[in-house]
Amino acid sequence: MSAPTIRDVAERAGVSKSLVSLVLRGSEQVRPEKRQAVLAAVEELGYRPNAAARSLSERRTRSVGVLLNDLRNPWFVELLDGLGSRLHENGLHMMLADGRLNRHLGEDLTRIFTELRVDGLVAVGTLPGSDELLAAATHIPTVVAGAVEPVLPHVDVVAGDDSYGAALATEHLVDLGHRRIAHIAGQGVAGELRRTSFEKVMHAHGLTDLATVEQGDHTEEGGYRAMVRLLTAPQRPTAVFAFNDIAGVGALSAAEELGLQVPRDLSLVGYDNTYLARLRHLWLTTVDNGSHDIGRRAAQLLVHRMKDPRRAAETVLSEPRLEVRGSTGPPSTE
Amino acid sequence: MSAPTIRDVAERAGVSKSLVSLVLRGSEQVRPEKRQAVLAAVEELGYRPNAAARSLSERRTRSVGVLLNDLRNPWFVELLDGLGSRLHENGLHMMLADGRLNRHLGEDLTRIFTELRVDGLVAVGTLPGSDELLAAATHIPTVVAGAVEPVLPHVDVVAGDDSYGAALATEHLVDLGHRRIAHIAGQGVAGELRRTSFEKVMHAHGLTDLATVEQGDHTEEGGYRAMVRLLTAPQRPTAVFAFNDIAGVGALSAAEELGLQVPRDLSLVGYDNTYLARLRHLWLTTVDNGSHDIGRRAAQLLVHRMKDPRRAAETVLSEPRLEVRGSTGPPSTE
DNA sequence: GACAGTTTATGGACCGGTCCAAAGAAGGGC
DNA sequence: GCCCTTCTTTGGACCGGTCCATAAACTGTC
Repeated sequence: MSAPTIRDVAERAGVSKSLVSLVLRGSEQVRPEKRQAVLAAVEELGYRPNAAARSLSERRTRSVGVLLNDLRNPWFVELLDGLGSRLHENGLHMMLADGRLNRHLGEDLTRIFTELRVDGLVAVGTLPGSDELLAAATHIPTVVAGAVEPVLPHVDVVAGDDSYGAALATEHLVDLGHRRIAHIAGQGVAGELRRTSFEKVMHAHGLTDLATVEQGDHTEEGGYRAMVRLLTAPQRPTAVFAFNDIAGVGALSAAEELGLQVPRDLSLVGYDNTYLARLRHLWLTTVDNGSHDIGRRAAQLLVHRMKDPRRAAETVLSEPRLEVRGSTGPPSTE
Repeated sequence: MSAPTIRDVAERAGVSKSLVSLVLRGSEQVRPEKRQAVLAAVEELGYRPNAAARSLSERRTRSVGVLLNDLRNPWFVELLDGLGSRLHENGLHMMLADGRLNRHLGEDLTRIFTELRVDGLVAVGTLPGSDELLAAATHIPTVVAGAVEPVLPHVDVVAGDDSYGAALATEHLVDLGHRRIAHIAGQGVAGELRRTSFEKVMHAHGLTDLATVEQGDHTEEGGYRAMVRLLTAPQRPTAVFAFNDIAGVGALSAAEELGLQVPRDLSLVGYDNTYLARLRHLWLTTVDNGSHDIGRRAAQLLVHRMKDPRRAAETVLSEPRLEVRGSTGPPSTE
């Protein structure tokens, strides 16, 4: 009744369980006819290896834990795609844990992965409660993807080059002829990098006095409010660079509600190139930070670190690319 | 060096490993001072149970596999939220496998779960390659959430009541005074249920001749094209009910591109109440099918089925709710 | 203080694999 | 036919828990 084990297969094939194990692990040291017998028995019994037993004995699980804090953010999903494909090439599984989905678990997401004895850990984005993560990272090979924040002795980091990306966006607006340009800033390290870079580029063009920064957050609402503040101020900007696409969409709503046409009266750039920006209705000019690529590289770094846990931590920046769509254009000449 | 085991804890606490096991599983049959000693040893050594060993011996994993085919669809994520919370209440874990993320794995998603010996399976939405699923469902307690399709002897189904939801949407438009109403249809069983219900309601109002159905799909592009066809036809509708929010957004773009104002010149209803519909910029009237609730119920059904695998399959429909926003209004009177 | 009854603690089998030392079979040379 | 080498195959220990039958330690009674 219960699932067949390796011993059942052995008995059926008339060999020892050790031989079955050898065949199943693809050993060359097995006479062909025995191999056939074993494979036939496996087929007939519908044998499936028991992962728990295997990993108990092998002392590894061939799986890596992926911690992220919001599956609702399409950016993460894109990254997961790249991550998963490269991990799979290395015979590894991905186990997802969403900080938000599992918030009812308290902070013990990493605890679960510890008990599961994952072979590696990938932290995607900026995580809350990273103390836990730090503790885990001392035992388990760990890579941080998509955030630059927790830098630890043996933890690699892969992220988009936020400074460069923000520069791309700002330069684009300046090139179009805009002078009075605002930035809707985000939080965290990424937010700061983008803001600083925006200010630096503006400064380099001698536009320091025309640069405004309005604090927003990662939400649509935040972008909306920031934009309302920007547009009701005495000197309104002719172009706005938003921290991310979501904030950008909020900003877009505000602009249209206040009667401005985009891009005629106002140019707008987002960040992340999520599918929001690709919606025909929004068609946002944005910065693509290559999430898929970031995911792949994170996987690669993790694989290396699993082979050699004590190597020096590496930081890789992925080069972003400007994606020009319909929300930017030259400033109106009137 | 390697992680402490239950025996290390036992030695440190001066008791047998069995006693440690008892304490860890919360037995009452342990003298308080011994319990303290064990807990102290656990703390000092930083002991963490080994999930593989435990499940090998217990012959269960306390985890359920969740199969879904597109994490990019925000609707699924909402459902996962409900699913996860209820599963957690029952001491169960969720292991996610995305059919699209893992397409490179071939069809063996369920195989992985079989090897992992998950205690249950939840299929979210309509899955490709459901042969595999069907096979697995004969061994493993299984529940289908969010789709009505694969009905099997011992598989429960939870879904939104698509007929009712579509009726809500259609009635809403009729109530507003619309007569010439179109539907952008989706694929699959859900698509058919919604379309049929739309037609039935139109018929009930004696509007059969004014009802149009245009085939779309689940994408923005499909919605866009369908809308273009609808609006360039000789008699354009004054209201459109789209299969889902994404198609609705595409339809919205088409309408605005053709110079129509929503809702003045055209009313539009979506389906799913995803965060797309909630974006201030789109502010789509839509049908909320209570994904969170569906997720919770799916978890509940699975828990029941795990207790009694042979009980008759149950089908639960969750009642949708109309969410009126800015994309619908009375038809223009001119 | 002996005995029965109840709590509490323990050793060892078991879950289903991997791995290794050693046994067995096959082949080659003389 | 015998010995040596190289391939194959095997039994048994082990991974780290759970669980159960039994042992040990208390309690209370007469």
